[in-house]
Amino acid sequence: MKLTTELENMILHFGEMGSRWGFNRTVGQMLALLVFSDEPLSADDIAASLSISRGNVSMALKELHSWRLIRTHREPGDRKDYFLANGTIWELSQQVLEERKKREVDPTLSMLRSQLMASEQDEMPHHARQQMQEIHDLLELFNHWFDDMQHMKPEHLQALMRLGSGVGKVLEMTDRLRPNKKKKAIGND
Amino acid sequence: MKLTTELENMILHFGEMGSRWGFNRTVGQMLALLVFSDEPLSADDIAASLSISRGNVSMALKELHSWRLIRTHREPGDRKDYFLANGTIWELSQQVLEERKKREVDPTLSMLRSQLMASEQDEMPHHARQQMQEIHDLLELFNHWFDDMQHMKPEHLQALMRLGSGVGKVLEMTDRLRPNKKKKAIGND
DNA sequence: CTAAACTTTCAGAAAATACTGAAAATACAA
DNA sequence: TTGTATTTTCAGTATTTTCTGAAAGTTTAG
Repeated sequence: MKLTTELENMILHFGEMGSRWGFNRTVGQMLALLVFSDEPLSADDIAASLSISRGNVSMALKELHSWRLIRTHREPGDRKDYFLANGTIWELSQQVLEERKKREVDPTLSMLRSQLMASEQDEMPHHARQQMQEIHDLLELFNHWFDDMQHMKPEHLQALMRLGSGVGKVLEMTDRLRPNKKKKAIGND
Repeated sequence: MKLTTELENMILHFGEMGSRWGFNRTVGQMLALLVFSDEPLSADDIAASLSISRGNVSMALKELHSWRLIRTHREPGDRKDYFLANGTIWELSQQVLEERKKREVDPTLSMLRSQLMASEQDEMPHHARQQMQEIHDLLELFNHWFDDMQHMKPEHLQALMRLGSGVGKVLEMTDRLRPNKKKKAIGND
């Protein structure tokens, strides 16, 4: 509850970054606080640690819950709620990305879908329609890929990331070894 | 310059999404306008199309330039500047992601680096330090991976995305076929 | 039930962000 | 040069977002 200067700095930094990550300062600070704390904290603990109002804490907790970044813990014989980070750093990151995709990609994708549907008979300049189609296809590709990645085991995903673009080389080789379907999907320079 | 209702809607949508994508409404709208326009537009065209002030347009143009999302075109014998989207949808998306990484990841990574350095002699609770280290490692992994992806040819990257988690299967197989270095990196369940 | 302990809500205040429009600066043709 | 067309800047205003704190709501022990 009493924070070292170093921790305090990190928490303030997370607060600053909060808005860039899709939430507000308080939510960012509280997420940091709970991630760095080795024990669950009560709402009052949080308000005191960060010098913010109790109401603000309550709203931010709701937000963190809606992002599934925290969970509530109750001690028998104690009326207070205690809060802690809902998983490992990896899991929390996945959760943040998932939620951001929902807010930053999905609405546009569905907008594009309906526009491209609706204007079957073209009342739109050709170039505009084409660009819309391209954005649509890109977002759709991204969405499927993202889904797939979310469902991979963390170790596998990490291994894949470590491989980086090396994966391209491996795939080209594999492609040569396996003369079957989907060859076209690999592309060639 | 005179927009169909359909286009108008998409542009308004991009405006709404703007703040979630890291810029403001005007910048979002102008990006959409220029992406959908099949010819370069002058600042006055833009201000008129979107019913916003000339000053606002000027500031948003500066912002779009700093993101490298637009470029300026000049007609000989015409004093006006004309603006257009700086590349294909794919290139623009890459540019946006690149810039967002700079703003959303890099500052935190460097903050973590210096904190983890500085507090070599531990004045920080063990758990907090460990969490910081995990966040650091994750962001670093992400950064390298992201860099690698940015440098791949678009066709290759697209092919890779289309493959989705199928890539995992292919890699496991490859791993069995190639009994050499880095095997550990693939992981195993 | 009642009262204490705790949480949530929300109207209004404060802070942060975006936008306007007029003035200053710049670019260019003659 | 000078005059005109164009762009940029920025002080002030408007809008949006966040935060506070008091009141209303909820839960639970007795």
